[in-house]
Amino acid sequence: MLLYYFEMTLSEEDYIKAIYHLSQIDSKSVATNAIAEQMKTKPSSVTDMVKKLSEKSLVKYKKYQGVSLSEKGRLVALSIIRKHRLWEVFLVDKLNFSWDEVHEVAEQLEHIKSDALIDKLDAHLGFPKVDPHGDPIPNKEGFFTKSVKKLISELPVLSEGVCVGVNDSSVTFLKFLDKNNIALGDTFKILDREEFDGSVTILTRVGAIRISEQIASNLFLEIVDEE
Amino acid sequence: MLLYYFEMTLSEEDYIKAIYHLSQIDSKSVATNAIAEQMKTKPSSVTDMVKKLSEKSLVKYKKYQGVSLSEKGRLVALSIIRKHRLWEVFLVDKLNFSWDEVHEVAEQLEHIKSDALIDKLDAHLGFPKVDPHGDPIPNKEGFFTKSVKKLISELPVLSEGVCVGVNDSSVTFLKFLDKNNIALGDTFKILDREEFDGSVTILTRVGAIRISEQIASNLFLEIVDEE
DNA sequence: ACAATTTTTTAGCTTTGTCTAAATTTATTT
DNA sequence: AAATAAATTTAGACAAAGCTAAAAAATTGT
Ligand SMILES: [Mn+2]
Ligand SMILES: [Mn+2]
Ligand SMILES: [Mn+2]
Ligand SMILES: [Mn+2]
Repeated sequence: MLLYYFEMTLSEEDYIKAIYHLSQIDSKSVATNAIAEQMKTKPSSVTDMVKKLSEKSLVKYKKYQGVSLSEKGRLVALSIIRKHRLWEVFLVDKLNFSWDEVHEVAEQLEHIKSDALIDKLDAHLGFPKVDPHGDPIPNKEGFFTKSVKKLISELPVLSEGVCVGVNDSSVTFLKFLDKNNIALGDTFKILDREEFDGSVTILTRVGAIRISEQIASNLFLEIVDEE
Repeated sequence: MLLYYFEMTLSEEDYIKAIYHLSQIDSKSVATNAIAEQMKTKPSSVTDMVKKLSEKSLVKYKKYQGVSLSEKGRLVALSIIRKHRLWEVFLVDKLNFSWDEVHEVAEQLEHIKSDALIDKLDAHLGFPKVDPHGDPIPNKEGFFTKSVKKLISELPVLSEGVCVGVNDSSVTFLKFLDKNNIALGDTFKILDREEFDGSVTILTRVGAIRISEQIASNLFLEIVDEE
């Protein structure tokens, strides 16, 4: 990630991350109001911050035209996301937090400044490639394998892939998955889909099971043989 | 530690911790200039902050009379110190940092807000009683065993105790200790002391060794049969 | 085309934590 | 007991990050 040789405040880092995520959704330039909503602040505060980030060449900004990350800004975003997701892995794998409890704490931990820390944490965790929600962890240079993850409900019959994420991370849903022996990292094959109600039969490590459309639209598979 | 039900900023927490440490050294009330030096700020900034902490009943303060922690303030200090030292244990035991590298990062990590996090970290580390520098870790209620630790150079012949800390945490010194099979947690017995140069013969797990006065005045033993 | 609505920016104010310079209080010397 | 020195506080400013209310620009509807 080539570290960034200028100091960034916690708030600046969160803005950069928000802009990154918003531009993933909509590729074009990001609207002031969208950032305000994401950051739970007012549009006027966003305008002020965006000007500051523009001064530091982290974003490209023209009045009334929205904002987009510069290459420098993109690398900063990925460095923060890397830290966020590594900490999430730590919280789940080492401290036995559950998937849905880790976000808030990771939101704080991602701002700890120490390159040595994050390198050693990465090693301690065995250089994980995805976080507990199945999202990819960028490496030090900001590269990551764009998981071509798709919802089971959107995949054709006979697709096969690794379960890498959930859409709904509520406790209820996670409990359901546990009970049905569905876990991140498992490989599933889609055997059949009912026209009638969209329910899907999948092959899991404990055999074939039937899941409802609702479940199918909340589980991401990473397809093995694509790109 | 009963958590504190009011929000504290990072800066307030660092001030409270500084005041705690300074009042350990000198028991009386702490001087504005002393805090300024510790915090690397100006005395006028300290006055402002101390007024604010006084508003929140964390310190007792009278103009020109110095400042001391209230009971509430003392508990806050101990809660931060607990976090600081647990993170130090984590960095050394789990991430393979060395003793002298952990302070700066722990200085940041101590401010992460999450009771669940610190409980689970404590458990993950096996409920350690001392940090990598031999300093005691307060429990959740703010209690800790005041280690009656003394320098080897200050202990009488035939004293016996567990090596719990170092005075000098320079890399050179730590390397020396490694080479001579001296580690925290080891039990030593003082066999003899030379009047001539103050050098001391101690019994270690690999037999009796002779250490210079300089070394003896940098190693703390916790005496077993006291209090 | 132009009025109405929505989005975005500006202006001005607030809080936190810092600073410098000046004033005040306390401590130390003669 | 002054006079001097040191420690502490006050006054006034500043940067960061937020807010509200008002102005300006862009978009939408007719
Ligand atoms: Mn954050
Ligand atoms: Mn995640
Ligand atoms: Mn700190
Ligand atoms: Mn320590």
